[in-house]
Amino acid sequence: MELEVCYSEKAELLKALSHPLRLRIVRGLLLNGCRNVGCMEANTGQSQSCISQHLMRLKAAGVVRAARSGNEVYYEVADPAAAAVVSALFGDREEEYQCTISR
Amino acid sequence: MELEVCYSEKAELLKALSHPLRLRIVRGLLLNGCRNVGCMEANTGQSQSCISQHLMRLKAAGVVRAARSGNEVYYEVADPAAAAVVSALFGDREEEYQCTISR
DNA sequence: TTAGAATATTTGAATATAATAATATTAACG
DNA sequence: CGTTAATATTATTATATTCAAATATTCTAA
Repeated sequence: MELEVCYSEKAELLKALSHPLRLRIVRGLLLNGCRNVGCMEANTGQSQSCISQHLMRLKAAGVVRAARSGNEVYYEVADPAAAAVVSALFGDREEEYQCTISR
Repeated sequence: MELEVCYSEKAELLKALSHPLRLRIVRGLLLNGCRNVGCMEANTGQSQSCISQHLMRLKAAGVVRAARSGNEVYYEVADPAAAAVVSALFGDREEEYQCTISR
């Protein structure tokens, strides 16, 4: 794989994570399983629309994956690299993460 | 420290790193000590102005620090968290990094 | 002191991002 | 069916980012 492509891909991942709310959402998914929009809304005080838009951004980047269950949609972290970055950034141990992703 | 502030600060760091060229520059500093603009220019094929602008962005974010030596300016990574993120992202071992930063 | 090398800054145009508000979808339930 | 809850989408506006080109700065050396 080309060098440039490699840097572009990783930069894309960082870009997806480089917003306070998105970072908080992703860490929330990893740490305490706050998994649907309503929960995130309550936790962060941000609007439904705003959160949903950021979730779409994360989904487009492959950071996150969605599964609908009836009325609600549950999200989970889909990219191990994203978990690794968050872990490095916050000094969390990855073992603490309640992850559905394969490591 | 407040939660929001914390996420904002970390998101700022990720944002500073979330560009292919900046990521490449920072990893270059960590891995092989390509430390002045001329060297980066040669390595990446980007223009002097472009590289310099990105270096200023990295410096403003505290990722990088500069020291002039005569005609040239040498850069080094100043933020251990940035090194940790790059290491997590590329799967590098941090011990391989030729760092001037304290760990 | 002037010229050249290395780097920084400024400006402008194109594009991307972000928040809000309004509207649409989807599913459960009476 | 009609309503409500949960989430997604769209449109708008404001702001930020990016690159390229031109210009400025800083140092060295002749």
